[in-house]
Amino acid sequence: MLNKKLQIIEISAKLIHSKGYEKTSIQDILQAAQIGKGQFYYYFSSKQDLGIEVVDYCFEKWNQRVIKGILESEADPKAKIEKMLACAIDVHTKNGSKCGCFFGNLAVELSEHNEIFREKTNKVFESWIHHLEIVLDELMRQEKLPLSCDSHALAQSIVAMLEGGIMLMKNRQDIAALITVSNVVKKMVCI
Amino acid sequence: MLNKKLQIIEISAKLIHSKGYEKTSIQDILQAAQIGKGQFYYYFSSKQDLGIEVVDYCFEKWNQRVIKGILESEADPKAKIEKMLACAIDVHTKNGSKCGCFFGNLAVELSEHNEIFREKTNKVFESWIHHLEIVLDELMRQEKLPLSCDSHALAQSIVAMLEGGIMLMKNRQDIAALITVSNVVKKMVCI
DNA sequence: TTCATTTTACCTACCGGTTGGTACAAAAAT
DNA sequence: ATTTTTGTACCAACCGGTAGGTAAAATGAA
Repeated sequence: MLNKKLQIIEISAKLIHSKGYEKTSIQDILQAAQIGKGQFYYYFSSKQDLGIEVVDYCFEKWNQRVIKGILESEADPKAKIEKMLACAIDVHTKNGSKCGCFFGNLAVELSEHNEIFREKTNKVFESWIHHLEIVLDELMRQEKLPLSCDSHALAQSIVAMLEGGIMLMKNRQDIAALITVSNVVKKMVCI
Repeated sequence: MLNKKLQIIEISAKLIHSKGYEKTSIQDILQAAQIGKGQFYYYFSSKQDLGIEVVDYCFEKWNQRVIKGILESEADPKAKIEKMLACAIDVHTKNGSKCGCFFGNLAVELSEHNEIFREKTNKVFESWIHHLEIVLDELMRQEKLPLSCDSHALAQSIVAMLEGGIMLMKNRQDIAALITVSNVVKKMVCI
Protein backbone atom coordinates (compact mmCIF):
# COMPACT_ATOMS: atom_id res chain seq x y z
CA MET A 1 0.00 0.00 0.00
CA LEU A 2 1.73 3.17 -1.23
CA ASN A 3 -0.64 5.30 0.82
CA LYS A 4 1.05 4.05 3.97
CA LYS A 5 4.46 5.10 2.68
CA LEU A 6 3.21 8.61 1.96
CA GLN A 7 1.77 8.78 5.45
CA ILE A 8 5.14 7.84 6.94
CA ILE A 9 6.80 10.55 4.83
CA GLU A 10 4.34 13.21 5.96
CA ILE A 11 4.67 12.31 9.63
CA SER A 12 8.47 12.20 9.31
CA ALA A 13 8.45 15.62 7.64
CA LYS A 14 6.70 17.14 10.63
CA LEU A 15 9.07 15.50 13.09
CA ILE A 16 12.19 16.48 11.11
CA HIS A 17 10.91 20.04 10.75
CA SER A 18 10.45 20.35 14.50
CA LYS A 19 13.29 18.27 15.94
CA GLY A 20 15.82 18.35 13.12
CA TYR A 21 17.05 15.43 11.05
CA GLU A 22 19.62 13.96 13.42
CA LYS A 23 17.50 14.31 16.53
CA THR A 24 14.52 12.62 14.91
CA SER A 25 15.08 8.96 15.72
CA ILE A 26 13.53 6.09 13.82
CA GLN A 27 11.87 5.17 17.09
CA ASP A 28 10.19 8.60 17.10
CA ILE A 29 8.83 7.93 13.63
CA LEU A 30 7.63 4.41 14.45
CA GLN A 31 5.77 5.73 17.47
CA ALA A 32 4.23 8.71 15.67
CA ALA A 33 3.19 6.61 12.66
CA GLN A 34 2.13 3.64 14.81
CA ILE A 35 4.16 1.15 12.80
CA GLY A 36 6.82 -1.46 13.49
CA LYS A 37 10.43 -1.41 12.49
CA GLY A 38 9.93 -4.08 9.85
CA GLN A 39 7.39 -1.93 8.06
CA PHE A 40 9.73 1.05 8.11
CA TYR A 41 12.63 -0.85 6.59
CA TYR A 42 10.31 -2.41 4.06
CA TYR A 43 9.56 1.03 2.58
CA PHE A 44 12.91 2.73 3.23
CA SER A 45 16.39 1.27 3.00
CA SER A 46 17.88 3.58 5.63
CA LYS A 47 17.23 6.71 7.65
CA GLN A 48 19.02 8.80 5.03
CA ASP A 49 16.84 7.23 2.32
CA LEU A 50 13.76 8.37 4.23
CA GLY A 51 15.28 11.81 4.73
CA ILE A 52 15.86 12.20 1.00
CA GLU A 53 12.31 11.16 0.20
CA VAL A 54 10.99 13.59 2.81
CA VAL A 55 13.01 16.49 1.38
CA ASP A 56 11.95 15.64 -2.19
CA TYR A 57 8.32 15.46 -1.10
CA CYS A 58 8.48 18.82 0.69
CA PHE A 59 10.29 20.42 -2.22
CA GLU A 60 7.55 19.30 -4.57
CA LYS A 61 4.84 20.63 -2.27
CA TRP A 62 6.66 23.96 -1.87
CA ASN A 63 7.30 24.17 -5.60
CA GLN A 64 3.62 23.71 -6.38
CA ARG A 65 2.54 26.28 -3.84
CA VAL A 66 5.13 29.05 -4.18
CA ILE A 67 6.80 28.69 -7.58
CA LYS A 68 3.97 27.35 -9.75
CA GLY A 69 1.14 28.77 -7.64
CA ILE A 70 2.47 32.27 -7.06
CA LEU A 71 5.71 33.35 -8.77
CA GLU A 72 4.89 31.71 -12.13
CA SER A 73 1.20 32.66 -12.05
CA GLU A 74 -0.43 35.20 -14.35
CA ALA A 75 -0.74 37.95 -11.77
CA ASP A 76 0.76 41.41 -11.52
CA PRO A 77 4.40 41.31 -10.30
CA LYS A 78 3.52 43.39 -7.24
CA ALA A 79 0.66 41.05 -6.43
CA LYS A 80 2.96 38.04 -6.80
CA ILE A 81 5.44 39.39 -4.28
CA GLU A 82 2.68 40.36 -1.89
CA LYS A 83 1.20 36.87 -2.18
CA MET A 84 4.61 35.32 -1.56
CA LEU A 85 5.11 37.36 1.60
CA ALA A 86 1.57 36.68 2.81
CA CYS A 87 2.12 32.99 2.17
CA ALA A 88 5.24 32.92 4.34
CA ILE A 89 3.51 34.77 7.16
CA ASP A 90 0.51 32.46 6.88
CA VAL A 91 2.60 29.29 7.05
CA HIS A 92 4.61 30.39 10.05
CA THR A 93 1.59 31.74 11.89
CA LYS A 94 0.01 28.32 11.55
CA ASN A 95 3.25 26.75 12.80
CA GLY A 96 3.11 28.91 15.92
CA SER A 97 6.17 30.95 14.88
CA LYS A 98 8.53 28.53 16.51
CA CYS A 99 9.79 25.85 14.13
CA GLY A 100 11.38 27.98 11.42
CA CYS A 101 11.87 27.16 7.75
CA PHE A 102 11.97 23.47 6.92
CA PHE A 103 14.67 23.90 4.27
CA GLY A 104 16.58 26.58 6.17
CA ASN A 105 16.74 24.39 9.25
CA LEU A 106 18.09 21.47 7.24
CA ALA A 107 20.56 23.70 5.39
CA VAL A 108 21.97 24.97 8.68
CA GLU A 109 22.01 21.55 10.31
CA LEU A 110 23.40 19.43 7.51
CA SER A 111 25.03 21.35 4.69
CA GLU A 112 28.52 21.40 6.19
CA HIS A 113 28.76 17.63 6.62
CA ASN A 114 26.26 16.03 4.26
CA GLU A 115 26.69 16.80 0.58
CA ILE A 116 23.44 15.17 -0.53
CA PHE A 117 21.22 17.26 1.73
CA ARG A 118 23.31 20.34 1.01
CA GLU A 119 22.64 20.03 -2.71
CA LYS A 120 18.94 19.38 -2.18
CA THR A 121 18.38 22.41 0.06
CA ASN A 122 20.58 24.53 -2.18
CA LYS A 123 18.35 23.74 -5.16
CA VAL A 124 15.34 25.03 -3.24
CA PHE A 125 16.96 28.41 -2.62
CA GLU A 126 18.45 28.65 -6.11
CA SER A 127 15.02 28.00 -7.58
CA TRP A 128 13.36 30.52 -5.28
CA ILE A 129 15.95 33.21 -6.10
CA HIS A 130 15.74 32.48 -9.82
CA HIS A 131 11.97 32.80 -10.03
CA LEU A 132 11.90 35.84 -7.79
CA GLU A 133 14.50 37.46 -10.03
CA ILE A 134 12.20 37.04 -13.03
CA VAL A 135 9.34 38.69 -11.16
CA LEU A 136 11.64 41.56 -10.13
CA ASP A 137 12.59 42.04 -13.78
CA GLU A 138 8.91 42.32 -14.69
CA LEU A 139 8.49 44.82 -11.88
CA MET A 140 11.49 46.90 -12.97
CA ARG A 141 10.11 47.12 -16.48
CA GLN A 142 6.92 48.74 -15.24
CA GLU A 143 8.39 50.80 -12.38
CA LYS A 144 11.69 52.19 -11.19
CA LEU A 145 12.92 50.66 -7.93
CA PRO A 146 14.55 52.89 -5.30
CA LEU A 147 17.49 50.50 -5.01
CA SER A 148 19.55 50.51 -8.19
CA CYS A 149 21.01 47.05 -8.22
CA ASP A 150 20.75 44.05 -10.48
CA SER A 151 17.68 41.90 -10.00
CA HIS A 152 19.66 38.79 -9.12
CA ALA A 153 21.40 40.48 -6.18
CA LEU A 154 18.08 41.91 -5.06
CA ALA A 155 16.29 38.57 -5.33
CA GLN A 156 19.04 36.89 -3.34
CA SER A 157 18.89 39.60 -0.71
CA ILE A 158 15.14 39.32 -0.34
CA VAL A 159 15.37 35.57 0.11
CA ALA A 160 18.17 36.09 2.64
CA MET A 161 16.05 38.68 4.44
CA LEU A 162 13.08 36.36 4.68
CA GLU A 163 15.16 33.39 5.79
CA GLY A 164 16.93 35.57 8.35
CA GLY A 165 13.60 36.98 9.43
CA ILE A 166 12.21 33.49 9.87
CA MET A 167 15.24 32.64 11.98
CA LEU A 168 14.74 35.71 14.18
CA MET A 169 11.05 34.84 14.42
CA LYS A 170 11.87 31.29 15.53
CA ASN A 171 14.48 32.55 17.98
CA ARG A 172 12.07 35.08 19.46
CA GLN A 173 9.02 32.83 19.09
CA ASP A 174 7.11 35.79 17.72
CA ILE A 175 5.65 36.18 14.22
CA ALA A 176 6.14 39.97 14.49
CA ALA A 177 9.81 39.57 13.54
CA LEU A 178 8.84 38.10 10.17
CA ILE A 179 6.10 40.68 9.60
CA THR A 180 8.59 43.48 10.21
CA VAL A 181 11.07 42.28 7.60
CA SER A 182 8.21 41.48 5.23
CA ASN A 183 7.12 45.12 5.41
CA VAL A 184 10.66 46.31 4.70
CA VAL A 185 10.74 44.01 1.66
CA LYS A 186 7.55 45.65 0.45
CA LYS A 187 9.13 49.09 0.78
CA MET A 188 12.22 47.90 -1.09
CA VAL A 189 10.08 46.95 -4.07
CA CYS A 190 7.69 49.94 -3.81
CA ILE A 191 4.57 48.13 -2.67
CA MET B 1 44.39 25.58 36.37
CA LEU B 2 41.81 27.94 34.88
CA ASN B 3 43.81 28.13 31.68
CA LYS B 4 42.89 24.52 30.95
CA LYS B 5 39.20 25.24 31.40
CA LEU B 6 39.40 28.11 28.95
CA GLN B 7 41.16 25.86 26.48
CA ILE B 8 38.38 23.29 26.76
CA ILE B 9 35.81 26.04 26.17
CA GLU B 10 37.62 27.32 23.08
CA ILE B 11 38.01 23.86 21.58
CA SER B 12 34.38 23.05 22.35
CA ALA B 13 33.30 26.31 20.73
CA LYS B 14 34.96 25.29 17.47
CA LEU B 15 33.43 21.82 17.56
CA ILE B 16 29.95 23.10 18.41
CA HIS B 17 30.20 25.74 15.69
CA SER B 18 31.05 23.11 13.10
CA LYS B 19 29.05 20.07 14.19
CA GLY B 20 26.25 21.65 16.19
CA TYR B 21 25.57 21.26 19.90
CA GLU B 22 23.82 17.91 19.93
CA LYS B 23 26.15 16.23 17.45
CA THR B 24 29.24 17.31 19.36
CA SER B 25 29.76 14.45 21.79
CA ILE B 26 31.75 14.71 24.99
CA GLN B 27 33.99 12.06 23.48
CA ASP B 28 34.73 14.48 20.60
CA ILE B 29 35.73 17.16 23.09
CA LEU B 30 37.91 14.83 25.17
CA GLN B 31 39.74 13.73 22.06
CA ALA B 32 40.21 17.24 20.65
CA ALA B 33 41.35 18.66 23.99
CA GLN B 34 43.41 15.57 24.87
CA ILE B 35 41.87 15.19 28.29
CA GLY B 36 40.09 12.47 30.24
CA LYS B 37 36.50 12.31 31.32
CA GLY B 38 37.40 13.00 34.93
CA GLN B 39 38.98 16.29 34.00
CA PHE B 40 35.98 17.30 31.95
CA TYR B 41 33.49 16.62 34.72
CA TYR B 42 35.79 18.35 37.18
CA TYR B 43 35.40 21.62 35.30
CA PHE B 44 31.85 21.20 34.04
CA SER B 45 28.88 19.63 35.78
CA SER B 46 27.20 18.52 32.55
CA LYS B 47 27.25 18.92 28.79
CA GLN B 48 24.64 21.68 29.02
CA ASP B 49 26.78 23.46 31.62
CA LEU B 50 29.66 23.42 29.16
CA GLY B 51 27.38 24.60 26.37
CA ILE B 52 26.23 27.58 28.44
CA GLU B 53 29.81 28.55 29.26
CA VAL B 54 30.75 28.23 25.60
CA VAL B 55 27.89 30.47 24.48
CA ASP B 56 28.65 33.03 27.19
CA TYR B 57 32.31 33.03 26.18
CA CYS B 58 31.52 33.49 22.49
CA PHE B 59 28.99 36.21 23.27
CA GLU B 60 31.60 38.13 25.25
CA LYS B 61 34.15 37.79 22.43
CA TRP B 62 31.60 38.87 19.83
CA ASN B 63 30.45 41.75 22.04
CA GLN B 64 34.00 43.05 22.39
CA ARG B 65 34.68 42.81 18.69
CA VAL B 66 31.44 43.98 17.07
CA ILE B 67 29.50 45.99 19.65
CA LYS B 68 32.27 47.67 21.65
CA GLY B 69 34.88 47.55 18.89
CA ILE B 70 32.77 48.76 15.99
CA LEU B 71 29.17 49.86 16.60
CA GLU B 72 29.93 51.76 19.82
CA SER B 73 33.22 53.19 18.56
CA GLU B 74 33.82 56.84 17.79
CA ALA B 75 33.74 56.48 14.02
CA ASP B 76 31.43 57.86 11.37
CA PRO B 77 28.14 55.91 11.20
CA LYS B 78 28.84 54.97 7.58
CA ALA B 79 32.28 53.72 8.54
CA LYS B 80 30.83 51.71 11.40
CA ILE B 81 28.42 49.88 9.13
CA GLU B 82 31.12 49.28 6.56
CA LYS B 83 33.40 47.90 9.25
CA MET B 84 30.63 45.66 10.52
CA LEU B 85 30.03 44.22 7.06
CA ALA B 86 33.75 43.81 6.38
CA CYS B 87 34.12 42.06 9.71
CA ALA B 88 31.41 39.54 8.85
CA ILE B 89 32.95 38.84 5.46
CA ASP B 90 36.39 38.51 7.03
CA VAL B 91 35.24 36.04 9.69
CA HIS B 92 33.42 33.81 7.24
CA THR B 93 36.19 33.93 4.67
CA LYS B 94 38.55 32.64 7.34
CA ASN B 95 36.04 29.95 8.20
CA GLY B 96 36.01 28.76 4.60
CA SER B 97 32.40 29.94 4.05
CA LYS B 98 30.99 26.68 5.26
CA CYS B 99 30.17 26.68 8.96
CA GLY B 100 27.75 29.59 9.16
CA CYS B 101 27.02 31.87 12.10
CA PHE B 102 27.79 30.37 15.52
CA PHE B 103 24.74 31.97 17.16
CA GLY B 104 22.47 31.52 14.15
CA ASN B 105 23.29 27.83 13.99
CA LEU B 106 22.50 27.38 17.68
CA ALA B 107 19.32 29.43 17.39
CA VAL B 108 18.07 27.22 14.57
CA GLU B 109 19.14 24.00 16.24
CA LEU B 110 17.99 24.61 19.79
CA SER B 111 15.56 27.48 20.22
CA GLU B 112 12.42 25.42 19.73
CA HIS B 113 13.21 22.88 22.42
CA ASN B 114 15.72 24.47 24.80
CA GLU B 115 14.63 27.65 26.52
CA ILE B 116 18.03 28.44 28.05
CA PHE B 117 19.90 28.45 24.73
CA ARG B 118 16.99 30.23 23.05
CA GLU B 119 17.23 33.12 25.49
CA LYS B 120 21.00 33.31 25.19
CA THR B 121 21.05 33.44 21.38
CA ASN B 122 18.09 35.81 21.40
CA LYS B 123 20.03 38.29 23.54
CA VAL B 124 22.83 38.30 20.96
CA PHE B 125 20.48 39.32 18.16
CA GLU B 126 18.54 41.79 20.31
CA SER B 127 21.81 43.46 21.26
CA TRP B 128 23.01 43.53 17.68
CA ILE B 129 19.74 45.02 16.41
CA HIS B 130 19.67 47.55 19.25
CA HIS B 131 23.16 48.89 18.64
CA LEU B 132 22.72 48.89 14.88
CA GLU B 133 19.51 50.88 15.32
CA ILE B 134 21.44 53.57 17.21
CA VAL B 135 23.98 53.80 14.38
CA LEU B 136 21.18 54.03 11.81
CA ASP B 137 19.65 56.88 13.79
CA GLU B 138 22.99 58.71 13.65
CA LEU B 139 23.10 58.07 9.94
CA MET B 140 19.57 59.31 9.35
CA ARG B 141 20.36 62.55 11.15
CA GLN B 142 23.15 63.32 8.69
CA GLU B 143 21.60 61.87 5.54
CA LYS B 144 18.23 60.90 4.16
CA LEU B 145 17.85 57.17 3.52
CA PRO B 146 16.06 55.94 0.39
CA LEU B 147 13.90 53.61 2.46
CA SER B 148 11.54 55.54 4.68
CA CYS B 149 11.02 53.23 7.57
CA ASP B 150 11.77 53.35 11.26
CA SER B 151 15.31 52.57 12.26
CA HIS B 152 14.35 49.58 14.39
CA ALA B 153 12.63 47.81 11.50
CA LEU B 154 15.58 48.61 9.27
CA ALA B 155 18.12 47.39 11.82
CA GLN B 156 16.19 44.16 12.25
CA SER B 157 15.96 43.70 8.51
CA ILE B 158 19.68 44.23 8.02
CA VAL B 159 20.49 41.67 10.71
CA ALA B 160 18.01 39.28 9.10
CA MET B 161 19.59 39.91 5.70
CA LEU B 162 23.06 39.17 6.99
CA GLU B 163 21.98 36.06 8.88
CA GLY B 164 20.06 34.84 5.85
CA GLY B 165 23.02 35.69 3.65
CA ILE B 166 25.31 33.71 5.93
CA MET B 167 22.92 30.80 5.69
CA LEU B 168 22.88 30.96 1.88
CA MET B 169 26.67 31.24 1.93
CA LYS B 170 26.96 28.15 4.11
CA ASN B 171 24.45 26.28 1.99
CA ARG B 172 26.29 27.20 -1.22
CA GLN B 173 29.74 27.01 0.38
CA ASP B 174 30.61 30.27 -1.34
CA ILE B 175 31.46 33.59 0.30
CA ALA B 176 30.03 35.40 -2.74
CA ALA B 177 26.51 34.94 -1.38
CA LEU B 178 27.37 36.98 1.71
CA ILE B 179 29.24 39.61 -0.30
CA THR B 180 26.21 40.08 -2.54
CA VAL B 181 23.81 40.78 0.32
CA SER B 182 26.45 42.91 2.02
CA ASN B 183 26.57 45.14 -1.06
CA VAL B 184 22.79 45.45 -1.09
CA VAL B 185 22.90 46.47 2.57
CA LYS B 186 25.37 49.20 1.62
CA LYS B 187 23.01 50.49 -1.06
CA MET B 188 20.12 50.46 1.41
CA VAL B 189 22.04 52.81 3.71
CA CYS B 190 23.56 54.92 0.89
CA ILE B 191 27.17 53.79 1.20
C1' DT C 1 -11.96 -24.65 -9.00
C1' DT C 2 -8.39 -26.10 -6.15
C1' DC C 3 -4.13 -26.57 -4.33
C1' DA C 4 0.89 -25.33 -4.19
C1' DT C 5 4.11 -21.70 -4.53
C1' DT C 6 5.79 -17.19 -4.46
C1' DT C 7 5.57 -12.43 -3.24
C1' DT C 8 4.12 -8.72 -0.35
C1' DA C 9 3.69 -6.68 4.01
C1' DC C 10 4.86 -6.48 8.51
C1' DC C 11 6.46 -7.54 13.55
C1' DT C 12 9.57 -8.87 17.39
C1' DA C 13 13.90 -9.71 19.19
C1' DC C 14 18.26 -8.62 18.99
C1' DC C 15 22.99 -6.74 17.41
C1' DG C 16 27.19 -3.80 18.05
C1' DG C 17 28.21 0.75 18.94
C1' DT C 18 27.64 5.36 21.13
C1' DT C 19 25.53 8.49 24.28
C1' DG C 20 25.86 11.47 28.73
C1' DG C 21 27.08 10.60 33.23
C1' DT C 22 29.09 8.31 37.80
C1' DA C 23 32.32 6.03 41.03
C1' DC C 24 36.58 5.77 42.68
C1' DA C 25 41.33 5.29 43.08
C1' DA C 26 45.75 7.19 41.75
C1' DA C 27 48.48 11.09 41.40
C1' DA C 28 49.88 15.66 41.96
C1' DA C 29 50.03 19.94 44.18
C1' DT C 30 49.59 22.50 48.43
C1' DA D 1 48.56 15.38 55.47
C1' DT D 2 45.09 17.07 52.98
C1' DT D 3 42.99 19.08 49.15
C1' DT D 4 42.92 19.49 44.20
C1' DT D 5 43.21 17.32 39.96
C1' DT D 6 42.90 13.54 36.63
C1' DG D 7 42.64 8.66 34.48
C1' DT D 8 40.03 4.43 34.17
C1' DA D 9 36.43 1.45 34.49
C1' DC D 10 31.87 1.24 34.29
C1' DC D 11 26.66 2.17 33.82
C1' DA D 12 21.91 2.30 31.79
C1' DA D 13 19.73 4.30 27.89
C1' DC D 14 19.52 4.93 23.30
C1' DC D 15 21.09 4.79 18.41
C1' DG D 16 20.52 2.82 13.39
C1' DG D 17 20.21 -1.40 11.44
C1' DT D 18 19.65 -6.72 10.82
C1' DA D 19 17.80 -11.51 11.39
C1' DG D 20 14.34 -14.40 11.20
C1' DG D 21 9.85 -15.36 11.27
C1' DT D 22 4.61 -14.86 10.13
C1' DA D 23 0.24 -14.00 7.95
C1' DA D 24 -2.09 -12.64 4.03
C1' DA D 25 -2.46 -11.88 -0.74
C1' DA D 26 -1.34 -12.72 -5.44
C1' DT D 27 0.00 -16.08 -8.89
C1' DG D 28 0.40 -20.34 -11.46
C1' DA D 29 -0.55 -25.15 -12.60
C1' DA D 30 -3.75 -29.15 -12.35
